[in-house]
Amino acid sequence: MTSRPQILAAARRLIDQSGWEKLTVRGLAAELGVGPTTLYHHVRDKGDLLFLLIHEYAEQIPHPDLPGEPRDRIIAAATAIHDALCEWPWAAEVLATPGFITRLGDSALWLIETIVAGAIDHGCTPPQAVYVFRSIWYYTVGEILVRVHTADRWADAERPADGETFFGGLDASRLPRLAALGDRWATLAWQDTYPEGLRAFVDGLLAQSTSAPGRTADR
Amino acid sequence: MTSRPQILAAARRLIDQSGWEKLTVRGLAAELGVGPTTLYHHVRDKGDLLFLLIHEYAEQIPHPDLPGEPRDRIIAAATAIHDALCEWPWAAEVLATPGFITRLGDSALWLIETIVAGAIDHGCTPPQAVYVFRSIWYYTVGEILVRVHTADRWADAERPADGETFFGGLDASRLPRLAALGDRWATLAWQDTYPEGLRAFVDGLLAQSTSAPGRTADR
DNA sequence: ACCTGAACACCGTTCAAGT
DNA sequence: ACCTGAACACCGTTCAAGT
Repeated sequence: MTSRPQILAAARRLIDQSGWEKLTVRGLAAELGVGPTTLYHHVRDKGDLLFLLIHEYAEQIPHPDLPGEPRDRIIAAATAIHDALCEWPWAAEVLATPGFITRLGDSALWLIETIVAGAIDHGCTPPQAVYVFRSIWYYTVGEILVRVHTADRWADAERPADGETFFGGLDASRLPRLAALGDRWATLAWQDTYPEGLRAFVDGLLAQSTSAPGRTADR
Repeated sequence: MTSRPQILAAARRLIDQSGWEKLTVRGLAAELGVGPTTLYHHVRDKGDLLFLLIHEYAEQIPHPDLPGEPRDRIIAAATAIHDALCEWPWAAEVLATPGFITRLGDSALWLIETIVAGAIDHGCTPPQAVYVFRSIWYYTVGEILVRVHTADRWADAERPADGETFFGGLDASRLPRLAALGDRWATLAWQDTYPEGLRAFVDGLLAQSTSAPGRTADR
């Protein structure tokens, strides 16, 4: 009676309701009205369940319109990946596993293809293009994961109290710049600077790959 | 009889032996020869224990020699952070919490100070310098976390079998670049490109901050 | 103060037994 | 085939009771 699509749909429902940390095999079974052990006839284990969930989600990521410039195509594809992860940030935690990405479906791989193709069109060798993609991927995944953990802290009561200064009480003689920033740090660290950072990174990577072919051509 | 330093030392021992995933309150108590509940008289909870551990570790990170150029000082400090995290990668998972960094001790904050000061010396405004640090931090933390998860997979038997092609069986008409790369992807994705990526990113960030002051000055 | 065992409220997963 | 309850081997944490 219980089917894999049913299980996946129920899992999505539960995750959207109360976050992926709360998704448990037992809770999922209860949502479906079956015993916990029933699920193991349709899914290998919890890891497999998460993989199937991400696979499914990845296939429905919208394809962005691609600009003409290779550099801008890279940015558009990276932004699409980032946007998708923003909505399902827990997926980043699973996707951080290397090789995991490569097992996604065509629709998700198309975004990677776009970045790699953009780098090559800009003048990179294929190995350099892989390096460009990986670097962007690290930056993207890092930004998302810090974002996820922010949400964690918000749930806790541990976040700094209203008047608490971040760098207010620092030794200004040893750490002058941080002390001068004081609690402005908190405000600045809150801003979404992913798009600007991405542009800076892509420009830096493309300049590096094409300006010094001798140094990086063999990687 | 049980003291906090004893607990921390035992915890480090266990982590170095069998990884931080294996560190459990019960196991730590057993290592110390006391009941599990005893620890709660010396440490608030497990999260507090991890914080104390990282705080302690962060204080002993060696300070790198600083080059003259601001740009090179940023790279030296970021590399020191990266190297420290490489040896204790699980710390990255905890440090990914925003605001967590700011609660570290002076010795660890000095590395952040160095990056922020380097950016300012290069011509950034203080807010831009914070943005530069954060961007580098995302990249660094992302690289480390992917590294951590690699180790996870190695433990599992799920890593691709010997002859398994990464992108070998892809639809070459829809994903030509990836299909052309084939299993070379695996080899390329394995390489340590953090240093090159860092240089590209720093150069991109510094160029952006100083060339278009009007666009980013108010952030 | 410092430590304890027992207990609470959970996990993922296995396995022999049912229909 | 499909599903089940009971059980296994764990977690972090609380709390009343001991010395």
